[in-house]
Amino acid sequence: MGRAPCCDKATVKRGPWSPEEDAKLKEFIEIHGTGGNWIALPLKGWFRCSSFPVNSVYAFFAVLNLSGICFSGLKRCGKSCRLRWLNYLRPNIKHGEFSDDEDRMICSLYASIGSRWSVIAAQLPGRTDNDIKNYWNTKLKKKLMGLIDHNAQSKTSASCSFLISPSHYTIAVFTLHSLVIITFIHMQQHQL
DNA sequence: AAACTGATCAACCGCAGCAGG
DNA sequence: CCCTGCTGCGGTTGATCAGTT
Repeated sequence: MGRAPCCDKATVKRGPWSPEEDAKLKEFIEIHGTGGNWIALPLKGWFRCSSFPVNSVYAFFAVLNLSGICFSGLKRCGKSCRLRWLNYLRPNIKHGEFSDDEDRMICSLYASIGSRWSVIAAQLPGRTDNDIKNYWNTKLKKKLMGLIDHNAQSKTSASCSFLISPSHYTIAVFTLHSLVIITFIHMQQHQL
């Protein structure tokens, strides 16, 4: 008998988050934190109490409505809330293009520890593991394969700047699908 | 203009590890 | 110890968009 699912798929909302849901989740976490329990988070509710004189005063309750769907309106699985917060709503999240330095860092870390995206993300402030994973799978891997092909053919370093610092050796070991590609690129400034 | 294809990325799934009872 | 439940993680999926035919 397998473990029971963390939430009832028939009652929780799935798919893309709406701006309203984002706002609710963000507001809630900023005020109350996650409480260390993401599974329970959507089950908690909060009321803006019109009886309070100050607009920003909220009263917090843990409630369940009769159907078991959260009162707060965030009819989302706790895991979904956690993912949304960590990958999108959390403060200081960086979106957009990765810099050459970040490329280099990702390649270097991937070479030494493999696909431990959370560890890699910890070294890149503002980047999430999901972001890095997506970036690796969709862009960087191809960029690197192109680099390997290009380097094998022309032995020039012009396109290698994102990966290799001048005057340094870089050993990159990449596991791509079932194929292990070991690339040893030896460069010294002014030599290539 | 429509159909097709590939790229991108947010979100989901299922598992491992861990902590608490 | 064993069991249960939660968190965090990596792999995968699928919706959407852009480019091409």
